[in-house]
Parts: sequence; structure tokens; C-alpha cells
Amino acid sequence: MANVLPLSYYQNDDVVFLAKDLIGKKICTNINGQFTSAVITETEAYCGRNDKACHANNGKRTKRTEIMFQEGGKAYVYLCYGIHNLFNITTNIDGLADAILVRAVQPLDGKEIMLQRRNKTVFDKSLTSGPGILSKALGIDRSLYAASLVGPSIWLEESPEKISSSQIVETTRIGVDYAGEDALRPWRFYLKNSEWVSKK
DNA sequence: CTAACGATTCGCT
DNA sequence: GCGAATCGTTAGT
Repeated sequence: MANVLPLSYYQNDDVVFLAKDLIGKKICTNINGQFTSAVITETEAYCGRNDKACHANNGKRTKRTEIMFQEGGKAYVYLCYGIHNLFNITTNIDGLADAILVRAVQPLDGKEIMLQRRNKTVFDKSLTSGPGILSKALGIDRSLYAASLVGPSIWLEESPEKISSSQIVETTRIGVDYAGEDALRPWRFYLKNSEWVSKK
């Protein structure tokens, strides 16, 4: 567990910068003794102020969004469409509810475990390129709601390979049409030449 | 208590 | 490309 990103990394007040910076970082989980890891290839930023796409927009505190209002560096996992666990990284300081949705990853360690969790045999982008399925592959569900991102069940590590800004595509977020004009914000980021992206 | 609705995925046409 | 699956959360009665 060398190169683990420290809690201070998540307290940055610029969630859009962090969403972009997270591209290329390594995400690791150790669930019931099963270790898996992957490189983050796609993210989306959600800001707690003035962003109708964010569940916690303008101080909307509910039992579900509560974790986003705490100090950054925790997991925000919620159930979407009654089926999928979506994994978010909370950021910013106490009281400011920002979060970053991880939308796709490229598997590194524990590929067999991921295939098993997904009931698959073929190793391709359909294993982890999408917010619901990457959670399933990494063993992330709502029992990790509010889990610390510096371990022991889940943590992030520095990028295995340096990523330059020119390798990252900035575009609009997916599935947030209900947010009106906020849906037009260029707050989605993905690795330009990667196959491991949910949609181009 | 009730009802509407997803930050999606998969299978079938 | 389209529609079903599926259920916790949320807001309103």
C-alpha cells in the first residue's frame, strides 16, 4: 500500500480539477480478503452548490446525501434504478458537498475475481466500463457507504503511469438531462485513447 | 402511507 | 435502437 493518496488530497476545493486529476489514478479494494485494483479511466464531477445534477445541490441534506457534507475522502455509494451501486468519491471540506462519480476503470490486479463477480468469461471493456458494472467488478456495494478512502477496504494510489492533460477528453455528463442547463457543464473526463470508457 | 423516479445495464429486435 | 428490470429514496398526502 505504498503511494496511497492521503486524506488531504480529497480536501481540495476544486472538484472539477480533482475529477480530471483522478484520471489515471489506481483504485484498490480488499473485500473479504479478495484484492482487486484498476486504473480510473472516466469520471464526472458533481458540485454541491449551483449544480442541479448533484444529489446534494444547494444544501439538500438527506440521509443519503449526508456523507457528502462531511470532510472529503469517503465513499458515497448509492443504489441507482433499484439495481446498480454507483461509486462516488467525496471531496472538499466539512460542510461543502462535492463528489466525483467514477464511471469506468481498466482492471489491473484480480481480473479473475472481477470476471467471477460479473459472471463473465471474456475479458473486455464490458467488464468495468460503466458506473454500475465497475462497482460490481470491484466488489463495491452500499455496505461501503461512508467507508474511508485510505483503507482498509478501499483506497486510491498514485498513477502507475503519468497522464498529461492532452490525453484527457473533457465533455458533458451522462444521464443528467433533468439538470437542465447544468447538464451542459463540461464536467466529464475520460482517457482519450482508452477502450475502457463507457461512451465516447 | 403512497407514489414517482432515477448519475444504468442487458437482452432482444 | 428500444424497453424491461427492480427497489431504495424522497417528497408529498
